[in-house]
Amino acid sequence: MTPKVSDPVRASETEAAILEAARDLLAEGGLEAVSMRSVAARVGLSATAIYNYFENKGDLVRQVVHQGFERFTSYLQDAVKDLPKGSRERMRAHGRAYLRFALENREYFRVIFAAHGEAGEIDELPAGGGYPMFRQAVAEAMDAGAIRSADPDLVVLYLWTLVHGLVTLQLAFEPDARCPHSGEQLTGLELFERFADFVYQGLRPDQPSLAETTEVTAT
Amino acid sequence: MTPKVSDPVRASETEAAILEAARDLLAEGGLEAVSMRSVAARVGLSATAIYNYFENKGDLVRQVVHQGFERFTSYLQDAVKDLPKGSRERMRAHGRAYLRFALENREYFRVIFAAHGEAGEIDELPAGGGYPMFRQAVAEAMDAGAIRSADPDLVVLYLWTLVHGLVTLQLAFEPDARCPHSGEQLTGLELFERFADFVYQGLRPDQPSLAETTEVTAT
DNA sequence: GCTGTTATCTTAACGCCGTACACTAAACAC
DNA sequence: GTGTTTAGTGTACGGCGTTAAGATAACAGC
Repeated sequence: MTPKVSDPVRASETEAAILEAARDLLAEGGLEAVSMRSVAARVGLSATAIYNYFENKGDLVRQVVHQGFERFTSYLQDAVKDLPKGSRERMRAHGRAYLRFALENREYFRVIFAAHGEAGEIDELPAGGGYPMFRQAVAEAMDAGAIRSADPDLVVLYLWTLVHGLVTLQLAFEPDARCPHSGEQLTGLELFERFADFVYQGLRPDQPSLAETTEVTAT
Repeated sequence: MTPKVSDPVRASETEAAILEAARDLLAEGGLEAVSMRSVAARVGLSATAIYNYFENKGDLVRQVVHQGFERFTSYLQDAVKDLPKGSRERMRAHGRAYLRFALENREYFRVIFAAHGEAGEIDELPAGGGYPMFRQAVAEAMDAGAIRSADPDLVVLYLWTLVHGLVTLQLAFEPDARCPHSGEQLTGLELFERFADFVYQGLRPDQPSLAETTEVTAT
């Protein structure tokens, strides 16, 4: 019934099926919905069969997250590829894409940043995950005079931190939460646009009004 | 051996002992170290006895977090009480205290923002947790002309998001992590000070250099 | 003093979980 | 045909949250 020879195609097909099942369960019900038994049942195997392909549950989840990371990176690439280098719009598109992806793949992000203790998964973030891409966009914007000249790493970290905070708060409050706000209730993406103005203008008083200097090319 | 009369003192003492055990276990080993059995063992009871005081594990953890929240709020109050109202220093102290408390009580924050699904715990954040306190500090700073006039809620949300992002990243990377940065490796608190400059000045080019206009009163 | 009630606690058990172990069956190499 | 390897199974262990049933001690009312 089952082929028992070293058939790398078959083998990696099974492995891919396990990964897919785990990914779906994660997206549907969060990490607590992912158990060796639930994953196995979805693939049509017994729980222990998974150990032929993955060391343990941690390994399985790590590889699921790793796959998500690669999707994330290409998502970011797509989001900025048509925007002019050195422009603030390109930087903004980076942040927007980061936020959008996080909101559309909530469980990935939750798992990634729940990695308390081992890190491991997190190590990919600065290396991959669009960090160098974004760093380059910031450096180009500085060279083009679109933003103030400063330590690009510091600026990247500043912007990344802000977007990441927005993501975290959006994920903490529930699914399409709107943060409390004086008049209106704003979605995460709307908040992003408002924050972008503060980022550019700063909070220093005696400046031209926000409306006048707001980037016209922004969506 | 055990008093079996309705003795509210004894009863609440036991409840407090359970809460304390759970809190210690949480701080020591994170959420995974907190099990009904481990908490019970530390108090000297059987696991099921806890159900006389708490509905279930979720309820127990929620109350632990709630207690931590109250400590958090008074921590913030202490941090700003001596600083002049309407000053940027007071705002800064708020953010600094938020960050410091989070770094010193890592597991509380992790648990609070791992509340995926129910929220519940999170609901306290905007209400308590220093949010109104901080909002007032921002509004006063606006009135005093220390920062630009704008929707105070939006500014509060902007600053809160930034600090919260910093907290989250610091908690994700391990214990006293330093974020990757061009030259030096900066701690969370050092990054906070650098970010504060960007917040005030913005990223708009053709501004006086950061050094000249940086707030002199900042620590 | 006896009886019931109530509060507090225990032990046993259920169904999950991750995982280790022993085992089986099929495909291959020789 | 005989081994070896590969991919799978079933069983079992200890730990988890939680439920259910029972024990015991202090009280109230008679």
